[in-house]
Amino acid sequence: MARERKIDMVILGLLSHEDLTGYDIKKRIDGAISFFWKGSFGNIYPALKDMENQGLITKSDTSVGGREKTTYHLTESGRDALKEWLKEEQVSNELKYETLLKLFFGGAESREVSIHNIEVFEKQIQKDMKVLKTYNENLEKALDIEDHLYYSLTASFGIETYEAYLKWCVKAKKMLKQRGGK
Amino acid sequence: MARERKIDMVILGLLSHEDLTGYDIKKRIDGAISFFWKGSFGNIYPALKDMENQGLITKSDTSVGGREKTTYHLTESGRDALKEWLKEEQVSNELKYETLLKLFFGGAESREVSIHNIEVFEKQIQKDMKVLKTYNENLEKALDIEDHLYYSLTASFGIETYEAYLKWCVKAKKMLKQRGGK
DNA sequence: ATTACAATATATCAAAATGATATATCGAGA
DNA sequence: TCTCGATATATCATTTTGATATATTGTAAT
Repeated sequence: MARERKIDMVILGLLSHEDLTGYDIKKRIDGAISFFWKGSFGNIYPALKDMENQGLITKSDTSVGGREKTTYHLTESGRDALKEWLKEEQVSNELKYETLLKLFFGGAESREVSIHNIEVFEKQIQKDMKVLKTYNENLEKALDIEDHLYYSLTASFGIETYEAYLKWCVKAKKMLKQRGGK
Repeated sequence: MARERKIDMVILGLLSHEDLTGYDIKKRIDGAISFFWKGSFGNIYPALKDMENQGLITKSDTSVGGREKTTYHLTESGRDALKEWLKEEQVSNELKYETLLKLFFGGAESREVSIHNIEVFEKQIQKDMKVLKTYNENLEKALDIEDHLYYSLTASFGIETYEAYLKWCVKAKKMLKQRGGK
């Protein structure tokens, strides 16, 4: 993937909320935004190093006993870069659904296999849905906080698409069960 | 991305339908499955080479004039690998929605910026929706062909999630427009 | 009390994916 | 004839992924 590193924007965005270590950044990614984005230490740490050299963020080291950690802070220049990105017209949205890939090629196996795969997907979504709903209910208790509105809108996107997924699962299973498949 | 190369399964799947060149494979990926998967020459060609060495596919070169092409064909062993993958329990489904990322960090800019970003997304989805619907309508004309059922179910997934996206767009814009944002 | 385990924290690596570019031929239309 | 878009393969730097290595700290169990 050439051109523009997306993890940079995730980091700038998270640092616009609060100062964080690389480890914290990973936790944040795995938390609230995990259902539509992900990151790994393998790209977080190099990105932090680069962005510090570019002056988008500053670091401050602390050591408590033998344990060291580096906390990063957004600079004015970093905040400008974040705003620029927010205003950029072009976006890349992409889905990589292995479940759909398997279904598309489902003809190579019996219908039972495809039905089973849909059921596996359905269960996973039901689980994820619960988590998202709980998260969103907490946000909605304090929607007067400006940032909560943004978090909640993002969560709603997840909840509503998950609902569509679940409806589709029921329909798809039904289609595969009727009319004598091989 | 270590461990298991996903492009292999896309290629095996496509070759289970018909013999194809690397260029054809790219076209197929950019066609029917583009809304939930993608690939590039940069991973297709190396994968074809590897899989030929592994005996999962065989190649046959043809040259018409100065123009050469290599057509790939699925072997029995390749078909077995495809079936194995279809029956594997674990799947990785992932979304990378930059639109949502921007919305999540929308608080760093004015609400107008977020509203505009949602509108850009909305227009793109409306466009994609049209294409998918036309594609699916053609498939539904001959659902008695076993493979068409699988293609159509995949397309339905897209159409139904797009519908959910569009509904969400309306709601999200409304939320951002009311209650005095900065 | 000590032992084991989970969480914190950073770093690095091979493998894979991305997106761009280079090269060359062929066919259709201007 | 000339240009342009489609066909066809290949390669490259950059980025992402997922795994692993290393070490410390806090906590729960025996």
